[in-house]
Amino acid sequence: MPELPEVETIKRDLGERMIGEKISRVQVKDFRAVKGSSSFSKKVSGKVVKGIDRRGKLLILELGDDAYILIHLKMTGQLIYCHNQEMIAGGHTLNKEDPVENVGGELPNKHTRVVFYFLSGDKLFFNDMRRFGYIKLLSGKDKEDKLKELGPEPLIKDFNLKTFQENLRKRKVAVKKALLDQKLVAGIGNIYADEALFSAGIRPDRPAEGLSEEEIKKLHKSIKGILKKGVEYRGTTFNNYVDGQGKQGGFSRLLKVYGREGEKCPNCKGYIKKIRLAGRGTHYCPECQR
DNA sequence: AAGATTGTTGCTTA
DNA sequence: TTAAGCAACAATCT
Repeated sequence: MPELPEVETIKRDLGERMIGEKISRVQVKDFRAVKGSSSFSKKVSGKVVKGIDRRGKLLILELGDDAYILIHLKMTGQLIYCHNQEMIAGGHTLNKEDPVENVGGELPNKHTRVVFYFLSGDKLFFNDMRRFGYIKLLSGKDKEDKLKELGPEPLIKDFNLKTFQENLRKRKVAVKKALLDQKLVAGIGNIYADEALFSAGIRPDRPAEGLSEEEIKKLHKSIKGILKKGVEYRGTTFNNYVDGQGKQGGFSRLLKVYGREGEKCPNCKGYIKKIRLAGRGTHYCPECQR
């Protein structure tokens, strides 16, 4: 599930390789993957990728002429860039047991929804098993309007402690649910929400409004720390995520609670418990999260 | 073989 | 009026 660190990793991978490339054509294999797109290929063909950006979990390709492509990977989306003569790798569903190197498979595969062809012969594959993700072409203004719906970016100054505190104070919902709300902070999903709360020592089901000033401060710091580490390790591969080269993320083995139901807590004598909260699988240690 | 998996939206309910 | 709650969506795995 691509969250901020995964999307950031993809952004960096693609940025290095794709900026300056001219799109020659786009093959839309599944029309549902491209929102409002009868003439998507026509509109973007001939344009050069001028820049690539990320906001929350959204990826933004800048094409010039006031044209921007927004990409949301949702649950199972993948973006894999292949150089002209490069061996095609990546793109299949991973098992936990798979060694990191064991990522292979031909592209396109049966989950490939869109293929961008570049003048250089390079290709960009958009794969999405569950078909939740989307690609959308927008004007600069429409793009800005869309981005305005998102809360602050947690890894830059944007993420103000005071505002964070004020927003949490206003909410009666469980703190985990608040963290998943993209208007509060952009980019946190189920995995990093659980990890940040563990790091802060706060139970996920605590009402947000009931957190002390000190706890909020700690949570604020934990969010930044966990996300930063996630980026550092190139994201978490749990099910489907792969980076821009089709490789798994390295943060998976550093997860302390997510997916570790029944295992011993890394901090204390407790055991990791799993509950259902805000409709999501939620992992925490009942001993050291209070 | 039903239930779990999750990000976001849009509808309903309070 | 605003917020909170929840179904819906999609395909695959256990």
